[in-house]
Amino acid sequence: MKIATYNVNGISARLPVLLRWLQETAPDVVCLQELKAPQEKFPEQALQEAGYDAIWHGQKSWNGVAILSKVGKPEEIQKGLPGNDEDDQSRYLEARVNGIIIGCLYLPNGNPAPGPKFDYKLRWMEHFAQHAAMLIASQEPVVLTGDYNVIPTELDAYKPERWVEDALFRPETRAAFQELLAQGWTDAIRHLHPTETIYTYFDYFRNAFGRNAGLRIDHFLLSPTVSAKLKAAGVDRDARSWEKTSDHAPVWIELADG
DNA sequence: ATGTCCGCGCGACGCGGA
Repeated sequence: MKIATYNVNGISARLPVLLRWLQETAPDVVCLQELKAPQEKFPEQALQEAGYDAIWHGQKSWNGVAILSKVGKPEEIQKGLPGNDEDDQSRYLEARVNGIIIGCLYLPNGNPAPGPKFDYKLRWMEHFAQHAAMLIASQEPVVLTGDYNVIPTELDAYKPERWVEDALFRPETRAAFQELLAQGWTDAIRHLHPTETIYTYFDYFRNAFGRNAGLRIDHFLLSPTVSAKLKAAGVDRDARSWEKTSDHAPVWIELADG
């Protein structure tokens, strides 16, 4: 089974690119982030015609997450993180698909840092870690994937020295991510490619993609039983080169059947 | 510091967010 994550940066503007990518790569399950569309503007019919059932949590202007599947309609478990009811931003959606719990997240960017947006990011990470701990303890097969807005290590940034003050790479952010991993999660891309330079995001400025000036901020965290089935993981860099594309590239994992 | 793209509220482009 192939599972992918893709920050589309606006699903309305990105629909042709999204449909082309689905057609060419045929993932079984897809987590989308940054829909930037209200609930009623989600292109449910176009995705249905492409072969995907979907659930989504939209929001006007910003944020928004969705889970697509062509192996049975996602059974929604929850919208938003438990115990975070005061959070009105659409950043988390969880469903059971084909026997696996899929958590789709769009973690806050947090810039400028320090400041209230960075405080919100760290609070969100705390709530997320609490939920992740519960999921690990459940011993269910779980995949937590999406745009984490976290550069885990210096290997994951083109020029890490330029990012040390940034919310994506500040010590507090990196420490929170490492604490999360320490619960027992496997960073799928890094597990299979421990020393390789791999980026998932390239900003629109200064020909960042052409210069391979990127960041690795879209991640797959796998619970132990899922990690044991991990066969392959990668980035669809080609999609980042297309016209009218997102600033993120899709990321995917392949799991053994059974 | 720069730069670009998306959605919004407009009813042309500037602004917030990333």
